[in-house]
Amino acid sequence: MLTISQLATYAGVTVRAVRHYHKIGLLPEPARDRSGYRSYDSAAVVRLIRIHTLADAGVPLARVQELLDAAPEQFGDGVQEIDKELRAEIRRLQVSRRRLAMLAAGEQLALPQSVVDYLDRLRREGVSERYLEMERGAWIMIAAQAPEAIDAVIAAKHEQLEDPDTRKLYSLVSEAVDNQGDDALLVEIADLLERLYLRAAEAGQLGDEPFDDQLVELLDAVMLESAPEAARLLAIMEERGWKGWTRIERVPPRDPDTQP
Amino acid sequence: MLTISQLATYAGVTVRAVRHYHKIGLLPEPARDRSGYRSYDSAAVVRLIRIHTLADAGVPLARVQELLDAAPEQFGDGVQEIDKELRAEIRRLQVSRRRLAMLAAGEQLALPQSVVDYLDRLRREGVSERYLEMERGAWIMIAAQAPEAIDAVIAAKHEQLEDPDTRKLYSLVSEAVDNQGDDALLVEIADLLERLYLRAAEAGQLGDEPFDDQLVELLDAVMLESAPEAARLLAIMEERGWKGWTRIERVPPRDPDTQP
DNA sequence: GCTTGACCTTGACGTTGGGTCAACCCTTCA
DNA sequence: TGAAGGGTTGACCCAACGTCAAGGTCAAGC
Repeated sequence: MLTISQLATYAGVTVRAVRHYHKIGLLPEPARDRSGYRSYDSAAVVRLIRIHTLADAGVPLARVQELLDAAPEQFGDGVQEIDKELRAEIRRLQVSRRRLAMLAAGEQLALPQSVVDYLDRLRREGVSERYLEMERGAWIMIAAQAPEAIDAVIAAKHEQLEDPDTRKLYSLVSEAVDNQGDDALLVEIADLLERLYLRAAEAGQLGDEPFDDQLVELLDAVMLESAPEAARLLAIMEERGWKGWTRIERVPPRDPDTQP
Repeated sequence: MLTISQLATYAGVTVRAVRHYHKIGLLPEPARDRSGYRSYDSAAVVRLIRIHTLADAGVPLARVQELLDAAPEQFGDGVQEIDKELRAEIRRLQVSRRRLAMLAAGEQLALPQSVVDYLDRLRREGVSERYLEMERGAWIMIAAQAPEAIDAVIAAKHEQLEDPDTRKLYSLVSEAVDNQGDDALLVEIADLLERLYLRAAEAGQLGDEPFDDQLVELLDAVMLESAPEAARLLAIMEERGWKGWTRIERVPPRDPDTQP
């Protein structure tokens, strides 16, 4: 007769594992000796070794039971099914590895390459790191919400950057983000923005971004929350009859002294 | 300002996941509105998307924190380490698959091919299924305890099977297992055993099995527990001065009426 | 007879990444 | 005013054990 640790040693498992197998009913509880110790016979060793062999081969314990009692054909079927699950798990991990490799390659998290390239271009154009950080946040949300549209939007952005006025705009915005509280600068930005909006309106391009309302609101919120000047700029623009940031709309000009 | 379900939807995760991230400190708890609801800003969306992207790429949540706050070089290092872990996990699963395939190939559990072949030979020699079951149990334990010695032992067994007396022994034992309670048969077995033991003793082969004492005791226990006739046979042999089963020793012959 | 150390017992909590109730509160619409 | 459809916290669930905690038992040495 064997104690639990002898049994465990014979089968190459831990005492804790044996008790676990008892608890889940894989190994029947043996009789106790007069002091309450579990007392095993050699048949338990054999069963435990079988359990351990299957578990070691990646069979979930919940499946070990049926496999032990299975006839050879069902045994083969069961094994095949478990193998299928193992294959699926391996594939999942391999997908993870590829994703991880892509994350390591693109310096940014959660951004497709086109956006990373675009942000790099902005940096080369002299846009400040603080403003880039805000842009990055916005693009992360676009990538999450409208991944199918993002490359087209980026392409449009690159096109806009061909325009010197747009480049000037980025330069001014960048400056404003770095020197906070300069109201004259905000007015200058507003002037430039208005020129660009008017041009876009003439070309019929106002409000043609492909985002849904939710995303538009979210992006405006990002902008408002990431810099205090943003609210002031939007207010100025609204006085002049332009509402929104991600999606621009014409509104009746507002009296600057009227609180909305 | 966003509610938790809006936030979760924007980032493509479940509400429960967001709360989980709060609990483990990955995502800071936001302020509550006057009714106690969590109220998120857009920065939370960005952080949550980043978390989700990393988690989705197989990064354990415990690592996501450091990776999010890491400078690019450390980020690369961390990613590489996680990739190593993913590789290791994949290897582990692949080993499991191979083991599983071997289990499916060999019809028996936990037995090397040599043993399976040996058992097949016994079956061909006409050994009964009941006795084979006992043999299998013993070999399972040998395979678990002394895997390095097993092939040599099996080879020796094959050699013994060349001897007609040994084959006769198996035949008789097999018969005894199937017709229980036939004492004359047990005596016949004992006679044959004694002849074989004497021959082995002359050849100096008695007690040269390579197992340690523990395993020897265990194997004898298997034999004793798996068939009631076994105890009777061992008693007869001990009367004649032979002790043990797995390892045979000479002892002084015993008076059959003396209780030990 | 006493102590010591090794081994046994049960019970409970931790691990990973959340899923799934349960019970109750808040907002909104008819 | 009531019902629907949000929200909140809290607690238990999965797999396969590891790791205490707190105490009973055994064998051996003094």
